Amino acid sequence: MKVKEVADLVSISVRTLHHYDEIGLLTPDETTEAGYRLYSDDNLETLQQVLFFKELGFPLKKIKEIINSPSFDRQEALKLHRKMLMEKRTRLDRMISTIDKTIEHKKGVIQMTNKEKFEGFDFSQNPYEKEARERWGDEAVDRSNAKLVSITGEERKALGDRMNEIYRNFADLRDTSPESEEAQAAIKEWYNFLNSDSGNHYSLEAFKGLGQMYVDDERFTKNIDQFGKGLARFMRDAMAVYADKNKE
Amino acid sequence: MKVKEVADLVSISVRTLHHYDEIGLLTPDETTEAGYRLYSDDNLETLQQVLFFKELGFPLKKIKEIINSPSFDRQEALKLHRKMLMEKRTRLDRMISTIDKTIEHKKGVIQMTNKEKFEGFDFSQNPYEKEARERWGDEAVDRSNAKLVSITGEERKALGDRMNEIYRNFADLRDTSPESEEAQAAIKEWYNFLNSDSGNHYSLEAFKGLGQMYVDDERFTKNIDQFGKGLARFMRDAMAVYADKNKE
DNA sequence: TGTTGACTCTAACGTAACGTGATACCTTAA
DNA sequence: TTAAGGTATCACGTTACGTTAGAGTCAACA
Repeated sequence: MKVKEVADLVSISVRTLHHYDEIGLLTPDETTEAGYRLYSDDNLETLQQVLFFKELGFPLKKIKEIINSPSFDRQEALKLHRKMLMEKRTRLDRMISTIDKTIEHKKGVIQMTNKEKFEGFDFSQNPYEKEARERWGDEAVDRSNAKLVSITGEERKALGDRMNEIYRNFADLRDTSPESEEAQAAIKEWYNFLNSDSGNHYSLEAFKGLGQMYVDDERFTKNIDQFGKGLARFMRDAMAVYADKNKE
Repeated sequence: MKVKEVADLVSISVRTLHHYDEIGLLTPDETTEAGYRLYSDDNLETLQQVLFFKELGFPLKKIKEIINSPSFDRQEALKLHRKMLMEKRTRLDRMISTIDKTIEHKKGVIQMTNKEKFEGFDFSQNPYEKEARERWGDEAVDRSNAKLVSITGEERKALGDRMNEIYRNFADLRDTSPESEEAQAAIKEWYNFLNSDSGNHYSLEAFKGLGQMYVDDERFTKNIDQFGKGLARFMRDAMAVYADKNKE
């Protein structure tokens, strides 16, 4: 395949391919008599790898090191790429939800803390990019047997995301009464969530106590009230109602 | 808020904020006696907008034009942003599925055409970016009443995506016989899909004829065989079997 | 067989968006 | 009051190409 064909196929410029050739990142396997670059299927695969790494924000220099490193395992790299793209996706999701909230905010419906306004932008939060930088970064390029991080980081993150979502739902219910059907339904979900996903088990008593803690312990209050003023108080009340009602 | 605070909040460098000030993209509302930049809440909101546009690949110069334009409507911009991020997300999804297939491919399980190898990279495919460029691009910045594109573009795209998915499923079944249960189940889905989503109605006869066309008309053949060599032929056979079996 | 028109090459300067010092002033907690 | 950390302004460096410019290549059509 000639330059333009490749360029069109992957939607990059011819100049970019020239550039990659110039810096020795991707030199075509063959050239015609006239000096035309001819890219092989293998070249295309390398290009695919290059673009993946680029998408993840690696500088070309590092990409060159990476794919030329003897310890470079395409299979492993692909798997890590997958993980990182998934990360990127959840970051995108957060950005989308940030937009949604901004839109609501502008309508004056909810308050948004400054921190919330930038959710999804914090790239340093991505453990996989860090991991990759360690794995393929300056010093480690030639250390061949680095290990993949355990899944716990990812899991913990997903958990946090879900909790935040639930908090947000509560925030929408603030102006109903703690006894209202919606509030109680939400609280029920909250109870089940705490018992299913966190590994702990809360009795109804403990659940009620937890609610009280939301108000007593300012670390909780602060965290929760981020999602809406008075939310901690509201949740405590709703949790108490729920516990008392289901005890009988 | 001082530079570092803002920088930390949104995970960008202080230099970046300086740069934005330099080029007049984001000048802080206040400065102290000593010349320290002080960013207001309003500044933060503008920054959020800037980062959104940046995320979408707009050059800073254009971003400046955009947010300073009298016709700039934040609400509308946010909504369009949302759409574009969703687009980006589906593109990410495609990239992820590309990776999955590459991994399989390396295991020798399935064949991947070159075109498939780069799915998700084709940024020009994104109609919203184009739309945005038209809406906020060079000439149009001051035309205040540009219209949003009709939904049909989006719909058509979604349809195309679904069709491609179905084709891919078929590609996986190529080595079974056209009479096999899986193949027939897939064909049935195909038949229902064509009758439900496309607006046309295919009789069993017409369906069979359509299958024949896949082989006779090279535009079809070419398009379908993209997903696997001989796929058009396979589909024709399977469609014929399906039509004949269900006629009785 | 000549002549387009689309594609290709190398070479070299241009540009966008910061990074990276260097040097000097400001603030605040110990 | 002093040390640590933050901030300011130059100003040059860097990355990843964009953008002409000038010239050769190739397939198709007149």
